[in-house]
Amino acid sequence: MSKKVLIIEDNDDIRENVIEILELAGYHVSSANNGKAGIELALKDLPDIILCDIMMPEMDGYGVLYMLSKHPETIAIPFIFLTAKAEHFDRRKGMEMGADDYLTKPFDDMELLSAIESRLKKKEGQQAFYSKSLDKLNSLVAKKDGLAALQQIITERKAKSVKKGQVIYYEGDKGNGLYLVISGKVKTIKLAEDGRELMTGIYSAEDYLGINAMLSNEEYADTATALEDCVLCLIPREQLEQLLNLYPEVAREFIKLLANDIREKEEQLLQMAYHSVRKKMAESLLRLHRQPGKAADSFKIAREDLAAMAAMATETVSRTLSDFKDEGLIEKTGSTITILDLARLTKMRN
Amino acid sequence: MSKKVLIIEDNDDIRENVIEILELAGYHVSSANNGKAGIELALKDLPDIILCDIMMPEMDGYGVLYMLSKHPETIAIPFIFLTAKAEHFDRRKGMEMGADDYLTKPFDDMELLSAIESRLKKKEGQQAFYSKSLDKLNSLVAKKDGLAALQQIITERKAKSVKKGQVIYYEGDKGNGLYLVISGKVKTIKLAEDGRELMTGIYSAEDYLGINAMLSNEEYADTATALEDCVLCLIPREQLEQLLNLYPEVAREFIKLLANDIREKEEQLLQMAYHSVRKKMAESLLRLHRQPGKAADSFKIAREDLAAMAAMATETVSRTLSDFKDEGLIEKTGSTITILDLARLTKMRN
DNA sequence: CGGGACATTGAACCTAGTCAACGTCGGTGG
DNA sequence: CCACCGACGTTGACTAGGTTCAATGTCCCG
Repeated sequence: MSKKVLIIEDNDDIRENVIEILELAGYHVSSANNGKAGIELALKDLPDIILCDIMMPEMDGYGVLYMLSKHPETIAIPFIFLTAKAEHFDRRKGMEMGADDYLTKPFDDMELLSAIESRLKKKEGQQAFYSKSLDKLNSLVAKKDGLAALQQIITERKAKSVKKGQVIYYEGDKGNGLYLVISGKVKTIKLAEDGRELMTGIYSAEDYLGINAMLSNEEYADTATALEDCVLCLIPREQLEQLLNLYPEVAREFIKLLANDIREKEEQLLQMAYHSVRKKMAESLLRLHRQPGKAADSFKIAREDLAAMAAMATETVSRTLSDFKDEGLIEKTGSTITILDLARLTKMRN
Repeated sequence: MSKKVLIIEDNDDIRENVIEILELAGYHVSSANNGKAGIELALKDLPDIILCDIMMPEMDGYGVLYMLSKHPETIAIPFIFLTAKAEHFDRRKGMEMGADDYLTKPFDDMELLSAIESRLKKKEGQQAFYSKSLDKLNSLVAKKDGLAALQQIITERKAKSVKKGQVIYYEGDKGNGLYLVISGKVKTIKLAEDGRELMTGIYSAEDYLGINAMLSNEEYADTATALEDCVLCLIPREQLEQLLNLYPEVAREFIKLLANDIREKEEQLLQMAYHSVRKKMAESLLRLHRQPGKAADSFKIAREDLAAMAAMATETVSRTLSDFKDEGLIEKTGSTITILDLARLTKMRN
């Protein structure tokens, strides 16, 4: 079956040219000459890949990408920016917003075709990869009807890959679904008025992200950002609601997740309130250590992120870590920290 | 129908004497001569009222009261201590543990009978009172099958009254059910190693207490203490589980409660982390203000409790409140605080 | 109206935040 | 491949806000 490509581009010459090339290459092509029309078309046709100009009337390319990321149906469609802007900053911005590639105009036919092809191939590869990793997960959970149905939905959904530093959702956004982390790590943070961040959670493979916003039908209460390159799977709100109403086990499962979350948050609360900086630092390191990762007692984390976890200044993080190193509790080189003495960290006095 | 009385007393003379008097008065009496036997009998017979000696072999009166309070079936049965100890402290201890009355030996027949009668009457009065207040609640919630079933369980359950300062459950206790606050106020606190307290929640009428411990099948993560005299209703774990499995609406309802709880805890977390003492104080006052109470903007609270809410030293609470008073934000006399300028408190700078 | 619990105020101390300068790592472009 | 740049990490000096300890004042209950 031939793949569907959608091109959104206001310049008629370029658009027609691209259409011609792609049709020759055997793709089924649809097109729009402004952002709004493009979004509508994308939602209607659900193409396999989208090419989009950045500078356009009505709505620019960033806007298109943002809007499409709000819809569960279109969130996982590979997205390539076409632009004359070769600036570093623009490129960066586009990638951070979740674009998958960037073609600088003028581009030749070969560039165009290989970009599209590699994107589509990569997508398929991922799909295969995570559906395998989900089978594993699948076999772990009890084979009740409801949970099986949940697994099925997950397996059928398209995955969305997210690059390091990219924001997955912002505080105040209306949740349109629940994310399941397939690979990588995600942090959720809340911002204080003065801009300081507090990390409210870290999520890695097989964790659900945004449960409470989803389940309380409210806006997100925090901002989720990828700590590493990630693959996520979005479970749309409607399907989730159906599952909850049909299968008590699913509801029970989420209730347990929520309850444990509360427990954890309360623990953190106590810590914030009365623990010394040393103790908070030790507990934050332990939290990271507990995080399921490849090398158990060694991890890479920015001082800033550690500061947000333990609610202190980055300078204080540095100082405390240096002290810990002198005391033989940890080892550190650059932003990589290795835990040496777990026992002593655990019983750190206040 | 004649009421059933259980007497637990090791001294044969006294026990026989009391039995005789009560049977003459038309009660159906059962008896035990030690704590263990008493508990078994109580669970089997489910009497309407229990009289219990304090000093006994096998298990003392406090132990009996404690054990009975662990069982949903017996938690609401009025409990009267019989004792020779007239000490202030003992009396206090008994009442704090949840005894309803205290008879000092030797007591005459009249004393005994009137104590029993007044307890039984008070109990009935309460029952009537809160079942009325529940009707109101009942009409508020949607008339779905599941929620109606929940209401029915609540209405059928006996209430348990709890005196100011009394502990409802301790951190680490295994939850045997969910409490619904019928009247009064309850706080939940967590203890730091050094003994300082952090208040994790305040609950008043119509709030559920201990949801997360209950729903995660874990031990309580905090200690619940009555801030005022309270009436509580215990919904036993088994019934709750059944409801959750049968009715998705009920599960949905609890999910929402939990999710909101998380939201609140995260908010609190941010506050603990980065807010100044003034701001924390202001937010704590606002939290109290939001609490549904009779006089909206005036409440009585110990400095120590405020300190536990905002995670600071009691002295700092005093100082900050004095400042607020000077600035015309609040009024205070003794431990009663009146909010004067809600707007300015709300937008308190950090 | 007395006593004890609770609240307030003062002064000294100390922890952690801020500002600023310097060092180090990694990536990009010449 | 190396040199440079910018981002990130470290260290030092200073400061402010909050805790602690201690003394004194006030309220409320019996």
